[in-house]
Amino acid sequence: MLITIRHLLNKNSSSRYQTGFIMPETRLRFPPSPTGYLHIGGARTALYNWLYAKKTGGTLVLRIEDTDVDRSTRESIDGIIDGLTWLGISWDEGPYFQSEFSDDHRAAAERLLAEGHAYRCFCTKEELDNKREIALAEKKQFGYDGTCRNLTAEEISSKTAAGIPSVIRFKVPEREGKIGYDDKVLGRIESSYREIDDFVIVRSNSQPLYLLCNVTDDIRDRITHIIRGQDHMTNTIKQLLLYEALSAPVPEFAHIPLTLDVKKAKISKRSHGEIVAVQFYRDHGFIPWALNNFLVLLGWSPGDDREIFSRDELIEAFTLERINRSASIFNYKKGDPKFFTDPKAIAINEHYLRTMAIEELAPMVADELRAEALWDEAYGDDKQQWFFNTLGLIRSRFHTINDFSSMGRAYFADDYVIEQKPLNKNLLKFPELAQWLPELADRYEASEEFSAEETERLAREIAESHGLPPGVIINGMRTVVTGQLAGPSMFDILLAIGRERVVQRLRKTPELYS
RNA sequence: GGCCCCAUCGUCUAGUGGCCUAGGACACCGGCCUCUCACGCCGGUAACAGGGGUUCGAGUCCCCUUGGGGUCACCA
Repeated sequence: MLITIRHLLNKNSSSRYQTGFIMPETRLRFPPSPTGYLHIGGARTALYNWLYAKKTGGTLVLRIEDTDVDRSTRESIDGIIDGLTWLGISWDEGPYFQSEFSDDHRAAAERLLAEGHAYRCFCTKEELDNKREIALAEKKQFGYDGTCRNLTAEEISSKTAAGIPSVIRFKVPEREGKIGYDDKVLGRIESSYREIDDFVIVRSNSQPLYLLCNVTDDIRDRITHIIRGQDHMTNTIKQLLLYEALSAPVPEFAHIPLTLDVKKAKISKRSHGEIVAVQFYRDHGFIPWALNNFLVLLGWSPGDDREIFSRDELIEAFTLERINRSASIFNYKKGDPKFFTDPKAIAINEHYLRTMAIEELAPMVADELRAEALWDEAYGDDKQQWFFNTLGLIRSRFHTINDFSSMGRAYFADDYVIEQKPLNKNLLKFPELAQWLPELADRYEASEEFSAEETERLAREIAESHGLPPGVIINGMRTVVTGQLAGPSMFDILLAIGRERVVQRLRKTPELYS
């Protein structure tokens, strides 16, 4: 396939490029290591890769980098896949498991060894740790000192024969000057050859290491663009050497800024816990696309004032060149009672919650109601219109999908909680309501029609007859009927809850005074 | 510590030498609306890290300082 495309390009490349009939295929990858759940930094990296793949009509490969068997777990793999699926970040190939390609990795190592790009190193970890410590104490540079770099063939075979374990190190070319690449977001990045240590590519137990595996897999998977965090920048320089030694074409690199916490520390699962886990947002009632929309803005902007994007709009607007260079801060303050996560994330979620089509919102709310045993099959059937109307009525005050089952409980069940604050303020303060509200219930039951106009008229009438401001009746009623201090227009609520239940609830008012 | 990257309101950001009296969003504060609370609408507070250059002119280019981050594993 690749050969065919290359053949076509070579054959008639200039004219085809100019007319744009054939664009080179773009292939991207998201290669998480399954050592924990998917966190928002990883999700953002995946998002950027996905967006670029979509934008260029390319392919996104999901590759699980599980070569560190001690730390990789099945739950973690599942968690990552669930997280991506929930976010709607789809991949076109994979998941591949890096551990299944160890033959490729070993072959690459053998080749490097055979071609003189790598050598066996018999230094023990202890020796190296010591040297590093001394260098650190003397404030000198602490790279590998090249002890085994020029061992003779005899020395190597005698050490091997003696059963001394060895690792394989890459032999960084002795060259003057610099090696570098043009980063799509950072520009030209260079490093002197002499700054680069001879890094280990295969462990003494013959397990190839990340730098090699990653490059080998990217070559095999024909990856053309690598979008990853800036923490990989120094790896990139070393990997460039690997591409060269393996005589493979070097992909484009785009190093995206890291996301830091409010103290400017790199966010991590270990130090931040579940707040940085994608799972957390699912559990807290986030709309998947809203989280994507928030995440994409953490380090990228379209260049104009737009901040809310549909999937297609975002794919259209997204470019590597507009990714920021500087780290962004995930603005989460632990223990803030008002904001359980970054306020902007919540604001974007709220935006979607109240502007998206009810038909799209409804399934998410339905899932939540099912989980809380509040779902009635009729909501999807002959009560669907009622269900949609009710969501439309109550959603503007909500922050997450979960609020529909908590703050919105009174619309779907009779066992809602009467909150203390409105109870004191709107009910207990007016003992007369224990009588007037049941009285209003009688009028509602007897009235010819149960419309917003009529219920309001009757409520105002009763208030007037007892010399009360209408607000007292209305808010008392709100407390009894919904249990809450605030909500939609009271008479809309009445219609949503229905005459029968309203009457029932109002009649129980005296119980609240005990 | 070496090497590398970065630096505009509290946060996310626009800004690619004159359109900047630095714009938008979130958050915050005020107002309108109102049966409550939201939504919505209107308005407000709030930033170019510091110092040198270059230039007629610098948030924008260069240098230095400072600050922050990354990385220096037989982890990925």
